[in-house]
Amino acid sequence: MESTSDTDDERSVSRKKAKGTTGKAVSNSDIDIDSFVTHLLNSFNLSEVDTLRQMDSDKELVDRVIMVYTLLWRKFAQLDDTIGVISGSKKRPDLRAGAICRKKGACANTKRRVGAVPGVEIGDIFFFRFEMCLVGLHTPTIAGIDFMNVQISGNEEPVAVSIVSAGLYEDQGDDGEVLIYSGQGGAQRKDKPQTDQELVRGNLALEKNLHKGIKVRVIHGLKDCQHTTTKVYVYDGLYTIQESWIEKGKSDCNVFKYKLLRVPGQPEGFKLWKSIQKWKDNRGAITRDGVILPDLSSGTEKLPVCLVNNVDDEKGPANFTYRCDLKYKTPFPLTNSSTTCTCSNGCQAGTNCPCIQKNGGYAPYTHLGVLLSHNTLIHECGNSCRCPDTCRNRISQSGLKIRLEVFKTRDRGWGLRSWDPIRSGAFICEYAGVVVEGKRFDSDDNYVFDATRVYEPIESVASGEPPKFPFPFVISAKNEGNVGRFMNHSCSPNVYWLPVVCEFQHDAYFHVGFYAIKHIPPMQELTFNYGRPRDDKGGARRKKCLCGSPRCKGSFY
DNA sequence: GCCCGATCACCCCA
DNA sequence: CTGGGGTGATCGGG
Repeated sequence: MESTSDTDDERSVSRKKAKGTTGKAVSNSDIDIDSFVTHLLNSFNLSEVDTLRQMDSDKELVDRVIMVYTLLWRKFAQLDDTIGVISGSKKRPDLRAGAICRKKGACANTKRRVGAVPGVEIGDIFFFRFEMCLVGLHTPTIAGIDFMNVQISGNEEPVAVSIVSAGLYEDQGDDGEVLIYSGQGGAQRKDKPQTDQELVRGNLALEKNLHKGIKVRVIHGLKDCQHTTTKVYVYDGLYTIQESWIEKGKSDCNVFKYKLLRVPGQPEGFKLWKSIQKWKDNRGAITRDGVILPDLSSGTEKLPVCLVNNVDDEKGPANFTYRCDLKYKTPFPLTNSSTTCTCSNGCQAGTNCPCIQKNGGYAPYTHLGVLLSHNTLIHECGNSCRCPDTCRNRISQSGLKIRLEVFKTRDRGWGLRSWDPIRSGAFICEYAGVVVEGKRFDSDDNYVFDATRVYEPIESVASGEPPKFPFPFVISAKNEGNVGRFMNHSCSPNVYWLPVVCEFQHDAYFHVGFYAIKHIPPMQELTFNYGRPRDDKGGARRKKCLCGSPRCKGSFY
């Protein structure tokens, strides 16, 4: 049974709930980038230069710049995915989003500088070169060496401020302390004959750093282990240049080599990634202290979920059984039977696939499972849909893609964090458990997810879509649940949730999907805002908030 | 001088 | 294996 009707808003429960956020036909008015950009900048306090900015810490400014960039990228990628021809786009959402951010002043640290960059911390990650440009970490969009001219004893001399080590030049000895870096130039392209590198530009600058003892920022570029098509950049702090020499490369041409040493006493950065790789190679347990279980899910999840405690003697969550799905006693009835698609190659944006139409004509995710949608409800394909399990519209239902671990925090019980870097917008996990009817709260309301709570995700504010919550259901994960139940509250969260609905026969099944608000480096705790019920102040359930954020509201429940 | 943006190479996947 | 999509350890123009 297939319906391509997209105008009948009375069709189903889910559609009524989603009215106003989905079901719009794609039209030219959706391509009003200017108003979208203006709204975005206003939402993130980036439209008025300097005055508003000074209210925030450097870290918050940098965060907001990346979030605006990400949301713009998402908008362009979504349009390209759907109606690239109509918008007359040249593709390259990364460059277009970056150009707009730069033009509109949604950037930070625009003056080049030697040493640390305010608001950028060691271990911070980036998924596009342009992101590092916008926050002033590394200015050129392609080149590996960033340098500036400075006055040194009366002379203007070039000095390198940062380098990107992307593993393209066969660097060795990269163990997190020592880095061998090759100079630039000499026709690295394979179509042209190689020539000698010259002591100019970046190469000359690095030579000056060596002689003057000036430190340089180092960024490691790596393959993203989940999505091998993309790269992750990790900021690893300051290095000194110990020595330089000339080697003979291919075609017997001169290549400059620089040996860099990481400045001691800095927080752990790239070295952590090496450790995590070892944990993966050794299946978790052996090389690491505090591991209680290599897999809390006992094989029910697609990826193991490590359980660790480096804080006290507690051996794990009590009275708890792992389940990776959401148990429904009674789903929500649809007034009409569900629509199902027949997309044998997976659902595509811009087609009349009914599942795409329910998402406003757009595909809600990229091929990599990164959120494209700005809506406050995601329609995923259901059990009767003919599309394969690998369909782009089955992201939240296809299980864990990220290596998560449950760990004991110092003061907030158990918590959740990731071994893998998480890109902004990426699906993280579902909130599994048992859908509870009747009473809103358990006697012990820990591990209850209340989807009736008023919730204003930063993304929906920024997109101009007013929050369309609540959805009337409550999930208890007190006795049965998945990793989602371990995520703690924060007033400055790095994760938010969206309702996800799947239709099957005459029913709608709502789920809660967790997505990254920003890029999240490995081992940083995952947190979301627990929200607040509309009409009550929490009473005895109110708890002191220990999130530590400068924006902390003091309590939550 | 330095800020910007287009090039086609290169990588991965279908 | 080949083509297409997507991004980049330039480089030259304004």
